[in-house]
Amino acid sequence: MRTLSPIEQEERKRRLLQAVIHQFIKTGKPVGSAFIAGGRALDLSPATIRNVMGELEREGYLTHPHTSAGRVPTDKAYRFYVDSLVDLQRLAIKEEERIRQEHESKIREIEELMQSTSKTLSVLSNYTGFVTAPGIDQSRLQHMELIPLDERRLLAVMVSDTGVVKHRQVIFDGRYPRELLEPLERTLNERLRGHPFSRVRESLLDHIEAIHKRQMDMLEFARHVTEEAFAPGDVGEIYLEGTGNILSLPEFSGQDDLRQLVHLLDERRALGDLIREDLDLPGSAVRFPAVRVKIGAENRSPDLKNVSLISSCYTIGNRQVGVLGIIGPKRMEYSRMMNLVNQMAQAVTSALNRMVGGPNE
Amino acid sequence: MRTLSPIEQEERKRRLLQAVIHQFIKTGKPVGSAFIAGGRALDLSPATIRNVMGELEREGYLTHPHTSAGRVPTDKAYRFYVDSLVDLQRLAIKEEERIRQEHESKIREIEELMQSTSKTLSVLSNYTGFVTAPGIDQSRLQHMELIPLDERRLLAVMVSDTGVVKHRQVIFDGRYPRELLEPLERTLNERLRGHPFSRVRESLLDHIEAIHKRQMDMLEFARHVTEEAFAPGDVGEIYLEGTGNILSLPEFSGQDDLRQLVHLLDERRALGDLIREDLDLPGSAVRFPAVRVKIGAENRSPDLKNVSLISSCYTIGNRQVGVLGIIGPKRMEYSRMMNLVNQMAQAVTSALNRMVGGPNE
DNA sequence: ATTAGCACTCAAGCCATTCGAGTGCTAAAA
DNA sequence: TTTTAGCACTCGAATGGCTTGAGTGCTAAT
Repeated sequence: MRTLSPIEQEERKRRLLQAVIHQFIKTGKPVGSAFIAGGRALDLSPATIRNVMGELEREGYLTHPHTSAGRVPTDKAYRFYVDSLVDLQRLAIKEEERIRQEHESKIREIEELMQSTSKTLSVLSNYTGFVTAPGIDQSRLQHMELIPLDERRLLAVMVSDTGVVKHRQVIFDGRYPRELLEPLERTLNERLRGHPFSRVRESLLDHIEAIHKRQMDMLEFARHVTEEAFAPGDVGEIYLEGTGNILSLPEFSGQDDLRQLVHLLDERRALGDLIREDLDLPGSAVRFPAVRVKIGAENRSPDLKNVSLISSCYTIGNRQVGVLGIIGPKRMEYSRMMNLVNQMAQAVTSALNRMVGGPNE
Repeated sequence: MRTLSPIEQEERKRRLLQAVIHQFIKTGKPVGSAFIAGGRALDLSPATIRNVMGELEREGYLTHPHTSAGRVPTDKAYRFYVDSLVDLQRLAIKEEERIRQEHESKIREIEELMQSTSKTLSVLSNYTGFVTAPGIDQSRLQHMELIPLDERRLLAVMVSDTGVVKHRQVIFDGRYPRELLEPLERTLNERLRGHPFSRVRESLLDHIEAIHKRQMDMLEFARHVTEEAFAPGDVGEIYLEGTGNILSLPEFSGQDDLRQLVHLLDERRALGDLIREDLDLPGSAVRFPAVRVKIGAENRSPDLKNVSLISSCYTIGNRQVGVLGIIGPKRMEYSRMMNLVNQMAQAVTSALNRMVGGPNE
C-alpha cells in the first residue's frame, strides 16, 4: 500500500467529513462507516473509515449519539461544510427561473412585497421564511402630512424614501390651533425632508426654537406634533411564513426544544430584534456577496440552538434596509438554500428600487 | 328504596353528566364511575352510576376511548354543559378587576389596542387569543387625503370613523394632473364622507360622471384614483397571540392533529375569514349578551375539530365591527373563559368608543 | 330501583430477549 | 507503515410475554 503524504491524508479526511455531512443532511439518520465505504466517494474499507472517523470525532467534527450508532455532524462540522461549499453556480441557474416565476407577480405596495417574499421563501425552502420590513431607522423622511381628525386630534402621515408609510395620532389636551396646521406642515416638510428618521426628532426639537420665535402658539404646536409623531417606539415589522413547516421536521418530535422554538417564532418582536441585530455585522460565509449562515449555537438566542438561520440583506441605493432569510434544521441543503436566499435578496432589492424610483442616494 | 319519578331521574342524569364533564375539564383524564361515587355530587354506588353512564353513552353524551377506560365527554356533552352554565356571575366580579388592570394602560392607537387585547386574552386564558381589527367593511369613510409621491404616483390615505387608517398607492401610467389634486380631494371628501367603505367605490364610480363634466381630465383622474384607492382586497387584519400555548396542552401530543391546527393558525388570512364568518350569525349560547361558543365539530373548519372557540363581538355605536375571543381545548373552563371574553369585548368596545369620540351613530 | 359481586377487557408498565447496526481493537496482509 | 479483516463488545430499538389495575357490563341479591 502506498504511503500517503500528510497533505493527502488531510484531504481524505475532508472528503470523508463532507460525505458524512452530505449523507446526514439527506437522511437525518446517523451515518455508519459501512455506508460511506459502500459509496464511491472514498475507496476504503469500513475499518479505515472508522479510524478516520475516530480522528474527526476527537477533533470535534463528529459525535456519537451513543456508543453504537453512526456518526452525526456537530455544529463545527456544518460550519466547515458551509464554508467549503463550491457547487453553487450550477444550481443557481436552474432555480433562478422558478424563483422569479413564483415571486414576480402583482407587487406594487411594500406590504405585498414583504408578504410575497416571505411566502416564496417558505414555499421554496419548505422551512420558515422571514423578512424584516424596511426599518424606519434606515430610511429618510420624504414627506409628511397632517390630517385633522377632530378638534383635539390630528393624524400625522409620514412617507419615507423607502416607500414605507407610517401614521400616528397626535392628541392634544385642549384644542390645537387649526389655522397653524398648514404653515406647520410646510415648515416641517422643508426642514425635515431627507433627514434620517432616527434623528429627525432630536434634530428638530433642538432647532425648533429658531423656527418661529414670533409665535408662541406655533412653537408649542410644532413641538408637540414633532414629539408625538416621531416618538420612538416601533421597529419595523417582521413577516413570517411557514412556521408550521418546522413542526414537520422529524428531529423536532422531542417536544421540549420545539416548544421553545415555536414560542420564539410566536414572539415576533423578539425574533425581529434578534434578526435585525445582524444587519450590520459582517457575514461569516464569504463565498456569497452577503449571504450569512448561522448554525445552531452560533445564533445569539439559545432558543435557536437547534436550527440554522440563513439570511441576507436587501438594499435601497446602497443602504441596507432589511433582512430576509429562512429558518430551518441544521441539516439542510445549505447550497440550495443559500442560493435561494441570495436570489430573493436580489429580487427584493430590485423590486424595491423600482418602486421607489431607482437608486437615488 | 324510594322510587324516583322520571323527572327526578332525568335530573339525576343531568347532574351526573355535569359532574363527569367538570371532572374531565379539571384533569383531562377519562372519568370512572368510582370517582364520581366518591365525590359528594351524587350519593350512589359505582354500579348505579355505571348504569346511568351507559344510558348517557347510548344517548351520545359520553364515549369510551376503549373498553375499560373511564368515560369522556363528547362534543354534544360540552354543548349541554355550556348551555347550562349558571355560575357565571360569581366569578365575574373577582376577575373583572384583574382584567381591567392587565389591559387598561397606555392604549391610544387602534393597533396598540388590538395587540394589547389579544395579548391579554392569551395571558389570562393561557390559550390562544385573537382579535380581528375593525373591518373596513363595517366602517365609513371619514376623511381622505391625497399625498403626491412623485409625478406618477400618489398616496391615498383614508381614515374611517372606526379610527382605522388605510393607505394605498395610486399609480398612473403617465403623469397625473397635479393641479387637480386639491379640487379632487375636496370633491371626494364632500361626496364620500359617511359612506360605508364597502360601497364607496361603486357608488362613486356610478355617479362620477356627474361630478365635473366640464373637465375631461378631472373625470379620468377621479376615476382612476377612486378605482385604485378603494379597490377591494384586504379584509381587516387579525391579531393572534399565544399560539404556542396550544402546544403545551397534553391532548395535543398526538402530533397529527396538532400540525393541522398550527398550520391553520399560521395562515392568518384563512383563520380571519373563518372567524369573521360568524360576525353576524346569531350566537348559540344564550346566557350572555353575545358570547358564542363553538365546540369541536361545530366549527366550520375541520382543522378546528379538536378545539373550542369562544368569541364575542365588539361594537362602535351599535355596529359590530370586530370579533375577539380565544381558542382553547374542548375541555376548558367554559364559565371562566366566557366571562373573560365577555369582559374583554366590553372593554374594547368602551376603549374604542372613547377613541373615536363616543357613540356617534 | 339499587347495589354487591364477579368475570372480563384492555392499556400501560415492566421485564427479558433478541436483533442488528456500529464501534474499537488487534493482528494479519499489503 | 498503512490498510484491512476479523471479532468481541455495546447499546438502542423492537418484540413479546407477563402482570397490574382501572374500569366496565352483567347477574343475582337486596
